[in-house]
Amino acid sequence: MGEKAIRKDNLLSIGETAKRCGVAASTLRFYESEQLIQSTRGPGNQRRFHRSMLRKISLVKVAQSLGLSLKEIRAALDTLPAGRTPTKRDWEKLSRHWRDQLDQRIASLQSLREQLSGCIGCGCLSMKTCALYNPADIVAKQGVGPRFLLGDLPIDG
Amino acid sequence: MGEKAIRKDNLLSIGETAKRCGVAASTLRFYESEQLIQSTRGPGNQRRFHRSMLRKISLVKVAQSLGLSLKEIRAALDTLPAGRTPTKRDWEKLSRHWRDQLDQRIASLQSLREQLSGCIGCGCLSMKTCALYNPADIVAKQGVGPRFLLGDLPIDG
DNA sequence: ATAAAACTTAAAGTAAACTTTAAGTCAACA
DNA sequence: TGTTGACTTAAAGTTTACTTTAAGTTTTAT
Repeated sequence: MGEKAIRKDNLLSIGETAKRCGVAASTLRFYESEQLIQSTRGPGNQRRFHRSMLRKISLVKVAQSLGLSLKEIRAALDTLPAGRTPTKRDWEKLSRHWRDQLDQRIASLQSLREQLSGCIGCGCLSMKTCALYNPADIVAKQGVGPRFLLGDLPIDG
Repeated sequence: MGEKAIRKDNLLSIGETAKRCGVAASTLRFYESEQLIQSTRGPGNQRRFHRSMLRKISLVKVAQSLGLSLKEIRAALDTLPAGRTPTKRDWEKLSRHWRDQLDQRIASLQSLREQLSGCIGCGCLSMKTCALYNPADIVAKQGVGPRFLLGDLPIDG
């Protein structure tokens, strides 16, 4: 009765979808306008999201937490088949790709952590051994800044 | 001769500072307006950055790469002593704090990586075992979304 | 039948982190 | 001594990722 569940046709209203994904309805409208997700329309022109959109929305959030922009995420999602609901293999390909990016990201954060750790112990005030201090000074001759130190996360293409 | 170095008084122009730090001069002006860094003025009202600002700017970039907002970074930098150039101990305290945040961040990315890895192998299409797919569905009863899955990085206070 | 809750649209607003522009001043070098 | 490049300011513009508003329609519940 009071239970608004997925209808027999696997379609959800925008409100239900939003609740289940933990995002605002306005966010879903925005995502749709940005071509990240799709919907059909029900009676009275109301949006209906297929159950499989829940996963797509989750993946958007996952990818965002990796530091990807919506544009990049859309590009990735666009590699999914257009006509049909994505298969296991489709998702696997995406997951694997993002897992690899995640690995890179973790690695660069770990190297940053080591710099920071080293810095804590080092004779920073000597301005000779400290990795955090010196790149700017040392690398000035080559015209490269602390991006070098920060690992240059290749997020923005 | 053509060598524009740090003057005997350890002060650099905004252009030199920008070059050595790998940021735009406009960024430094912006940072100063946001109280992240400080400068004195030289002849003709031009900014002069003390050599020790190089490190502060580097740290801003480090902290940004941890996902901290400029507001949070300013709060952290504000714990540094006002009158004097920060000592080794001052920097140590900040570094240690950020290293700890970095550890948390790495840990949450690693758990995300495991979810993603698990997802690749799991019978996702069954919609019963997949961690990426299900949170939204399962947790709907409790009113919690995929934030749960994503590890809820405690970045924004 | 009616009232509340949920939905629709387009357009404007917001916040963060900068960059760009415009108009002018100053410094460094040949 | 001139002129080029580096600097100054305030204000407006940009991008991303949304949210809010306004005005109206539809669905759901009583």
